[in-house]
Amino acid sequence: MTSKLIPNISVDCVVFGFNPEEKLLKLLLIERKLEALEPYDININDFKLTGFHVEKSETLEEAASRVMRDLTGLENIYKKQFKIFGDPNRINKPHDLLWMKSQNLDARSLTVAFSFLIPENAINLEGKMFNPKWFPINNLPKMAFDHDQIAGEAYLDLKKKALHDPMVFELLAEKFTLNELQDLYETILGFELDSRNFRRKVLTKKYIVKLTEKRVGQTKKPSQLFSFDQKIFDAISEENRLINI
Amino acid sequence: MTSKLIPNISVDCVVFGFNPEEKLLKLLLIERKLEALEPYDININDFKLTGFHVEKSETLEEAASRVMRDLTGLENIYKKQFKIFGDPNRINKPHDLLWMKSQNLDARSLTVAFSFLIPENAINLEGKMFNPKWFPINNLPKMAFDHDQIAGEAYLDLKKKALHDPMVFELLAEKFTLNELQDLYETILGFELDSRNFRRKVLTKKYIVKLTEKRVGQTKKPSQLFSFDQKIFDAISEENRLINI
DNA sequence: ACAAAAGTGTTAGATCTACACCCATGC
DNA sequence: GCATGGGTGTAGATCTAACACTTTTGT
Repeated sequence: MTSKLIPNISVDCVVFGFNPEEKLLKLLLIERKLEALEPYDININDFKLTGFHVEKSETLEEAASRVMRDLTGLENIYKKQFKIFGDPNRINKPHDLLWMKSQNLDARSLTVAFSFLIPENAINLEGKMFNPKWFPINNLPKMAFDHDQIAGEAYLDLKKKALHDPMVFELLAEKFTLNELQDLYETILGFELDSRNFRRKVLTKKYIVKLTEKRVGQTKKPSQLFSFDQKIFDAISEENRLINI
Repeated sequence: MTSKLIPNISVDCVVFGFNPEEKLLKLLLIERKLEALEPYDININDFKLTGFHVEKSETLEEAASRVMRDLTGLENIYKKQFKIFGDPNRINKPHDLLWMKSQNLDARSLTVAFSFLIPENAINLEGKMFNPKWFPINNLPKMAFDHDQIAGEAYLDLKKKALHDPMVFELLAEKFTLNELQDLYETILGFELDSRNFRRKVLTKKYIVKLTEKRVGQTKKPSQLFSFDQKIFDAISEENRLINI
């Protein structure tokens, strides 16, 4: 059997979504279903990160983007290679071994985990294959394989990077309010921020651009919209010489 | 042929070493030699990162540590998984394809890059196999495969993390002087620091512990020694709530 | 008019930057 | 006694933390 897949390498996508109304950070998971077909006499029905094996002719980044496109129909979602999981015993539960066998995949399989960041409402889940669902990061269902570990480490990584990496802006719409930005930080970091101090600080940053628009209708008082300018950020951070240990 | 190696997964070690006397950051590389044996009619003689394929029964971390132990005889060197390189065309030069063939390895091979940090003089290179040599990071020789790219990205990663990660202390001996620490930062970051301001800042950090010893003999005036306390650092950084974008 | 979220100012303490000379020792 | 690297202090500017009320709209 000549497959175009590499049998022992997969990508898994840890898809973070932020919902500013609910102030919740979520993960996008899909159902894993294996209905009792012989020779498997166990029903498997839990959740997993979306992922798939890498094709021989594509890069890891291409594989991750392909998997996300298949899931969501979207291209160009922000992503970052995060870690590779390659423990020889990472797949060891009976359910999981059965599943791998049912898919004709190696049990010693390495997976390259990618973190994806997107506003929750940027993905329309209607009518998508695999039945994807959002789960709050602090209330995840039982997950397949070592996906709970992968998700946990990805969240820790995000939490750590949030303090000094602008990747978090990817979780907001292009145009956002300062309250949304503050809610996002509070949600990721897990502590509250003083809104007066937060706003004063943010407003000094040249890469947070005040737009001419306001958002009306959604709340009582119209709120000023802002956007994030990556180019200005990059220029400023190049001249940053502050050691912060 | 049943091998205990996974044919398409390797680890590569980007070994950083700091020399405080020379104020140089270096990489430890080994020679790649393929002498004209039939059917190969080309001499290969350049340098590469130390690396090897992963065994079926070991984790990636174990593989990286094993490779370092084989090279240096040392255990427990600080290491960090850094990135996986899996481009299908990452090995494409005629020399490199010949080399892979001579080693019975897949040309579509993924390598997991690990960064190692150690003081240069902690490794004794005398009589070691593979003829390892230190090269200043800004003056690297011609390297095999995509190892120049891997080394370059690892250096960028170190430069970026140095600003807020205490991993840099791994490049110094257990006991170090503040001038060594300052030289280290200046070398990695590529700009100069004001020694009065640097010292004042460092001395406020509880995890930089002033020892009762001084180093004598090496310079004219004896110099105060310090050590880094990871536990205190972790405790302090957990309560750090400063967003620094 | 009132409910709801948006938005704003001050002060005290801490930290950052810029800048130039004295100190302890080996030779 | 002098050369060498080790080590220090001050003042002005900026940033941080802690604190509560006013503004603008939709209903």
